[in-house]
Amino acid sequence: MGANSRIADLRWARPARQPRSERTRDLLVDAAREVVIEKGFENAGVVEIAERAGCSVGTIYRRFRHREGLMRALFEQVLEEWETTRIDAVDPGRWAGASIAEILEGYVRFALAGGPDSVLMRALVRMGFQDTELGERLAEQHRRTRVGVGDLLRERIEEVGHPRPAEAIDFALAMLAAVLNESRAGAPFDPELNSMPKEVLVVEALHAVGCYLQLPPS
Amino acid sequence: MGANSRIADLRWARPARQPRSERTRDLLVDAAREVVIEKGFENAGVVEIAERAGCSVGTIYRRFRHREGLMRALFEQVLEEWETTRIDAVDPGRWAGASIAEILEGYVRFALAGGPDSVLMRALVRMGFQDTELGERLAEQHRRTRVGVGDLLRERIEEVGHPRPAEAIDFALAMLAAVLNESRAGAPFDPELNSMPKEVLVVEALHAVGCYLQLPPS
DNA sequence: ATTATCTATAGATCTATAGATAATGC
DNA sequence: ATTATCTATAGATCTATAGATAATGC
Repeated sequence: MGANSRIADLRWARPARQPRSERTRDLLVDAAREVVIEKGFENAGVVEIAERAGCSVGTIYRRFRHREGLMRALFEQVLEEWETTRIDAVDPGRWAGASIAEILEGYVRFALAGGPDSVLMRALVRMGFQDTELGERLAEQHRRTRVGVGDLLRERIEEVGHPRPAEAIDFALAMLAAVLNESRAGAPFDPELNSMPKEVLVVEALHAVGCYLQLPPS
Repeated sequence: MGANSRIADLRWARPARQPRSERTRDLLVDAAREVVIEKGFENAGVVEIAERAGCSVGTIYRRFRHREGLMRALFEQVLEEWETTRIDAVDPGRWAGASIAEILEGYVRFALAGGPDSVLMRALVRMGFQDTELGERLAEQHRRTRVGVGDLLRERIEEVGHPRPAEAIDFALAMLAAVLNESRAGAPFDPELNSMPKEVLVVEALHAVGCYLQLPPS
């Protein structure tokens, strides 16, 4: 852990000097998570969060500079979970001997089933829309995920029949990510990908990417 | 225009009895549009909108039941522009003699260059996230656009080599829409599609969809 | 006479803080 | 003695309305 990440939240949170305040902090972030999932980012007020955490409003402001600091702590917590899972998922050992098609299938199935809770993900997107800095953080995590999977694919670049295989891998993964995002996004976006059976979505998306990359038929 | 669309905004707006109040209404919606583009949906307050329109806050509440009514009017205005363009774009006469590949290229190029202003589109998405009913309206318009283009393609279904051509057309268009949306979305989403050169995006997206549908090589 | 607009402000809502009280650790 | 927490409320902000004034049209 570098110096930058050690001081990253100084502007947002106040360091705890007693063990019980760390517990309070965790209770607050967990409560914030619940309320954000239930009512959305902008309707998650400090009063309700404090109630849910079993403490008072004043306590929030002892641990965090302002409401935004608490929200940011929640945001970071979710991104950390995502990052941990991501690192785990792209571990080369896990995919030893696997083909590009198998890796892509694993990626798609995990994104649709095992990824972060979709209501929470939606809330994060809303936070990202509201707060530019949070939006950049979220975009960066998307990018990291795509690059991580891309690295696995690039190690198997000889399977790709597309004339410019390196660029094709980037585009294919960006396209796949767009489809997966849209399929979980719902309401303000096109409902088609969301409403079709998951199994059909998996098969067709993989088929489309396989055609584009010109993978060998399995 | 059916009865439903005639009474659709009764809950939101008050009918004008004098010509000048129609003008006021238009000034207000235009001002709302400007402020929403500049500061986003949730930061567009009635005071600033009234100032921008050159009238008073009270006047807003004479023309609209509440702030949401004004926002809804703005929303409807943009969707009407979109719908007009859409109907125009999928006019079968316009595409007489065109192949699926040509139609898809026209669709992609228009979506990337000639579609609604991207800042405004972003604002609409935020409104849709906030207000479920607006979100449904936006999703419906996405759906309508996809189905409209799909109808053109279905008239040329014999060009599609995919074993289930009707389903394939739906999925291909949903995938294309996801890519196009994501490429204009920016910040909270993956930046890849947004940052790549537009021309590359067009070529690769069309190539991917062409492979998937198994269109005849041009 | 009716409709439209303006001015001024009430009312609601939410964040953040001040000041008092309780718990912790040297 | 210091840190943590609670209670109560100030302060800021925004929507919506009441009441007065101006413009329109029969």
